[in-house]
Amino acid sequence: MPFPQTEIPGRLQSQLSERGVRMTAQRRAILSVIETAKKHLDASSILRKAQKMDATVDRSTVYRTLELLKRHGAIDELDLMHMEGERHFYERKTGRDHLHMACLRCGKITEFESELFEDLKKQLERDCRFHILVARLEVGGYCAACRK
Amino acid sequence: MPFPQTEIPGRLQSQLSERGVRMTAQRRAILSVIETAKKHLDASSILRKAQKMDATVDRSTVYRTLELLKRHGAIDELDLMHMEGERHFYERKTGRDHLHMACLRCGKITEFESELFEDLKKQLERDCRFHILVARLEVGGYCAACRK
DNA sequence: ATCTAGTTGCGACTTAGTTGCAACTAGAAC
DNA sequence: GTTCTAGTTGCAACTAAGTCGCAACTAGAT
Repeated sequence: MPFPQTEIPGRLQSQLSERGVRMTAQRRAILSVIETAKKHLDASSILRKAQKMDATVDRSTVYRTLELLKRHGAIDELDLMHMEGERHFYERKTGRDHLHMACLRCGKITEFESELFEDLKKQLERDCRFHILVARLEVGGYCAACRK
Repeated sequence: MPFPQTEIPGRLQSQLSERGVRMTAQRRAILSVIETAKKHLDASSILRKAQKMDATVDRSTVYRTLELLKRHGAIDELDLMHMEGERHFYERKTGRDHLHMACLRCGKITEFESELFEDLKKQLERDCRFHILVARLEVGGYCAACRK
């Protein structure tokens, strides 16, 4: 996941406030969990971590907040090839899109940015006259370490 | 979805038989539903349609058969940007990969094949030394008709 | 200090998919 | 054709993931 060293903590929160989104203690807890995540988190991990900061946070608030963040284009939702279960994972949306490679043997998730990915999106915008809001490219297979 | 006019009906079935997969009446029904689908179907639509051919087909058999087909690389699983609900959609896997564009306004799904997509996959294989088994590119946004 | 539209926790619910098990069966071996 | 067995099935009960209606609460504007 993208952890730009330049990211200011609380950036996500102020970004939303500026957009007129009301801030609550529960939202602050959830946002800070997402902002400081060291790996891709699913809804129930976000809930668990958020409850450590504010014990009142409820499951439904997490889902509602994730919906809100998706609508505002602040996070991306991933499936990571549904390697275990059907849950979704979330990550902060940063400037540039990247794709996810999921190793089906060791479970490692690798991210990759590519100019070709950008070109492909441009091609869709142009040739299909499709206005892209989200683009999700997930690849399943074997990583360098797992392929013999 | 890809409906190659050249596809021989029952092709999927013989492809699996050759691989040593045991054929049952239930599997034949499910395979024929998938082969003749005119649009992307989810598990419960496949169940409903398969039951019209063989009333004994059970939900769990559909899920188990979809698992089998995925393992054999005979079908691809799609999320279609989870536009409504969390269910998955399935389509026959044909030679060439294609991407799916989902219009978030009208719900239309458009498929697109692109040399750039192939190039991008080649880049991953080469630069990341990642052995690709499945590649799923889904795009959400507004189609030509819905963008003003 | 007041007001209200937006937000919350709760609990009950839905939807999608999984599992253990006894009964059944495809297809290989004779 | 008969036998045999590993693979497959339906069933019913279950889990996991997410949704929703509603009364109570509250952020932030006035």
